[in-house]
Amino acid sequence: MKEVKDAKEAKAPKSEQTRTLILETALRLFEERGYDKTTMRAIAQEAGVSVGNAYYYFTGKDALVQSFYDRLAAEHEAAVRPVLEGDKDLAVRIRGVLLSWLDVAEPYHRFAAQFFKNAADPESPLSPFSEESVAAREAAISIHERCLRGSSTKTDPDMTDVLPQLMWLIQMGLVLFWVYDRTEGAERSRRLVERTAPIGARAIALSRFRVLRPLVRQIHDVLADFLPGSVKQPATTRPGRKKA
Amino acid sequence: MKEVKDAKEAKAPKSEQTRTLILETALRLFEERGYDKTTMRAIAQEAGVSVGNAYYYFTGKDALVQSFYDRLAAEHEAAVRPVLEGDKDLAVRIRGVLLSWLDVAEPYHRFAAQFFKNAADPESPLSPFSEESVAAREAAISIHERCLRGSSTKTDPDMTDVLPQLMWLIQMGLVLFWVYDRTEGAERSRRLVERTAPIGARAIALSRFRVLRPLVRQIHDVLADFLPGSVKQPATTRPGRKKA
DNA sequence: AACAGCTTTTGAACGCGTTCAAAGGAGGAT
DNA sequence: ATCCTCCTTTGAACGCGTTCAAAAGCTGTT
Repeated sequence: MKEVKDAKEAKAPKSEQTRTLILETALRLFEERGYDKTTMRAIAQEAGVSVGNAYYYFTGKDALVQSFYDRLAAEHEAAVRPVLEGDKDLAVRIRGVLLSWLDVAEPYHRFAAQFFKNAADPESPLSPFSEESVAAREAAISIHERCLRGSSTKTDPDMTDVLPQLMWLIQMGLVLFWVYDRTEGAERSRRLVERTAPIGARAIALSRFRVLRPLVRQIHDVLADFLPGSVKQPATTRPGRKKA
Repeated sequence: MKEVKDAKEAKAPKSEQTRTLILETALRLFEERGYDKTTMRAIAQEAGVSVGNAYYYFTGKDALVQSFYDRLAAEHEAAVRPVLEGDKDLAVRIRGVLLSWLDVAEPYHRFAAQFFKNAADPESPLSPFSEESVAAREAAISIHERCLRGSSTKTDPDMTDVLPQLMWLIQMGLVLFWVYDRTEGAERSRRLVERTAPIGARAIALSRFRVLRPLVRQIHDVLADFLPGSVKQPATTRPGRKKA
């Protein structure tokens, strides 16, 4: 008796081989020709299998993209490490996190737009807000959390729980900007980061000011209620804060 | 008798008839079945023409959507009028502008997502940031400009030129949120507006504070440099629409 | 009437992503 | 060996958006 056959975790080595063959072929062709130009027929032919076989392992062309995201995220995680271990200045850190993303994403710029077209569809599992990408999203958010926590800037204690998510959202905005960016080497996106990072750091520092207290409170509560993902605790454990 | 044939502005009545027939049929089917379910073949058949004929008048399925945008924008323009002529309180006005958009867009909610999937593609003329939709974008921005100017809140003079564009950008964010919103009657989007409008109004009011001066300056400069289609003119009103 | 130069209309055909019934193994049980 | 069962693989076929050469109208000129 083979013990493996009841365990779902166990992999049939042969089929896994076919799976990765198809996947690697697809990613290679994506990089060579772009997303739209790479047909499922071409992927199958190049991998030496039938079209239907590709669909046996991947629910569709979109599913092949998901692993591209994973690869990109892993590369960013690695590229961002020196930044997080480096300077303590918040503006520098934010700048470093975002610029390093632009660095790792740069090779895929010319066809990345075709990915994000699908990603804008709420039905699609590829959407950054979708249930399916919750793991990738939380990994990305944790980068921002480490970025904040390791900095010399003291953040408003009320905001610490929502700030990483907010910064992730801002990063998504940057990605959108980058997708539209047609300049050489995404120069425009880089400049945007250079200019925005100090502002963000300054705003975070200023958020502890007295005058801004009620506004910051309001902002926190809205963010806590509407940001995707983790359901966090209220800003403070103070009683009677709930609703106006 | 017919001098019209050389003038490009002039319409050949017969062809214009076919054109609008196809368009009306398409929009009706979009509303009945949704975007993806409405095939070009179905549109042609329902309109009593051939498929190729539809492509003679519209470059593709996307082009049919553009006019849907125009219709939506016109409806919003009308719906927002009482708001702009009503209360002077900025929070109320912002709230009114955004809620009225949610109102007019509500009937199309279930299939609007399929539109915006295309709109996220920078290549597509349907993108709100594209050259082709500059007219629609400026019309939308002018709504926000009137919203601001008619309010009792004095805005920081440095910010008046970029604020309408910024609010338009925020509106695009709301649209994205709304697309993802699955709640009945877009209740969640409405709540977001209710909660966000006072914050925005407050932030605009606070932007004149001394402490925030340098930050506001920085923000202004970044916005002026990076917002799409920034026209840095002082206040000039164009109350009418040009196609009248 | 006949022609010429257009605009308008047609429908077959193309390439695409995707589906599915059927065939092909692989390995244990009889 | 023979059967059975499950996993894998196949490729023809479907419906889609889109294209295009050709046909059909239309209009002013001869």
